[in-house]
Amino acid sequence: MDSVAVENYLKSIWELGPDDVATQDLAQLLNVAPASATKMIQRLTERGLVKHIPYKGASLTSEGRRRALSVVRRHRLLETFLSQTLDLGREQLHDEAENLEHGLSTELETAIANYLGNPERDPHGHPIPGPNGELPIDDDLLLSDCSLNQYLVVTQVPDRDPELLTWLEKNGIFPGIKLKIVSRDDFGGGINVRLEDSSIQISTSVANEVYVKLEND
Amino acid sequence: MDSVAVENYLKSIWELGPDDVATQDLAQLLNVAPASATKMIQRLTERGLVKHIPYKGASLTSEGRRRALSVVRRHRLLETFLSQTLDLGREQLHDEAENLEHGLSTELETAIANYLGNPERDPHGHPIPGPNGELPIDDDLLLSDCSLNQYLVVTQVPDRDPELLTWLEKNGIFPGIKLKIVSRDDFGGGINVRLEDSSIQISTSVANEVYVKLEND
DNA sequence: ACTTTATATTAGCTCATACTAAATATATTC
DNA sequence: GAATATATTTAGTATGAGCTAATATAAAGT
Repeated sequence: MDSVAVENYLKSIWELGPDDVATQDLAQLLNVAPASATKMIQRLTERGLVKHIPYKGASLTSEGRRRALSVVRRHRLLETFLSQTLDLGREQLHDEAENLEHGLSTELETAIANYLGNPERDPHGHPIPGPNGELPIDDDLLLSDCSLNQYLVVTQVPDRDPELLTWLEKNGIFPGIKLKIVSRDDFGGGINVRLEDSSIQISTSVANEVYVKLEND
Repeated sequence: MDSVAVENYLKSIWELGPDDVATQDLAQLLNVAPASATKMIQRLTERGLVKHIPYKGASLTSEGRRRALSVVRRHRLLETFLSQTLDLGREQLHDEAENLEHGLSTELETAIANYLGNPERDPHGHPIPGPNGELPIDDDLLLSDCSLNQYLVVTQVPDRDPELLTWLEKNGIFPGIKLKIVSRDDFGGGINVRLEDSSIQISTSVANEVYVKLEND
């Protein structure tokens, strides 16, 4: 079985992928020194889980990807399970799932998935990979890419940053909410969005982490 | 924060305690070589969590005990939570809780305890320590110590061995069940027990792991 | 094309946790 | 009370994962 460290590296490489993941980005995401990340990338390459072109970047092999998605599945199932049973705030879920995901056995994973009715998305709207690492097709659109005045529904919000998530929540942005972009501030200034009962401005960096779909799908 | 290994050693010393825990017993419970246990006992002594008299045995300091009971609390809350939400068989609970207990944050521990209504016992009947390591008084009696023909109620069954637990379950022995001892086979042969609708024989070693109370308490 | 800057890697060290084999204590038995 | 058996500890080694400092490579700027 993969160690906690290995699971975290695989998951992070997947999150930063699909290819040429920079050592520095990986190190930063995991809060380790770049040298440590290089070391681990080499160990994982040795084990056939990662392909590494020195000075260029790292990416997952298909086995590495399978294992990374297994971690992601456990993470997202746990978020969904905790959200449904304990009803924690959406912003607390990520960290708790992060801690528990490594200790979830296959049997318990299955029991939870069944209990939840094999959901396709977690409470942030992120797709939950299947038991063998099949990722449901995800054709959601980046909010920041959408045209003006289209009728949109939020499908995914980011999960890592509790502050940001709390802010989004407070401003009425979470999966299921309807909105449209009414205007764009030029030069990266963000977008102005109309919700049901309010209007807000969303910075480009945030709009780059929110996904939507067209309302009539 | 204590490592997974440290948490497991503390919990195991507590389980084998309260005093003069033998290196060998500890090593066996944790599936490590005796030398490894000695080494860890020394590290824990260094850290003030264990008191060690070489060649005699190890025991927990009060701080060590506090931390051990914190692990036990998390373990038993998890068993209760999983049992209640997913309704797993009583015999699956232990191993799953074992894996998850180390990743449970204080906040989630509290959320689970509240959700469950701060239960005093887990599904095996074991008392759940309080958030600061207070152990509820446990005046249950060992089944093997009880006199003949008393009306008894099972309060605790062992949790480690799924086989044994399945056997007990199948023979109708689990917390809440009423029974009485009708006779004793001499020379360690076990006891003969009358349940509501059946009679069974229980070996001394098993009867040493089952706790009961008098029916009219 | 050369120099500077940024990013990656290597080298060398540390710590936690495990192991085996050898040495030493303690306990048991004759 | 000596001899044997059992339990414990010490010594020495390995591995995973981290760190800092030094070096190598790639990218960017003049």
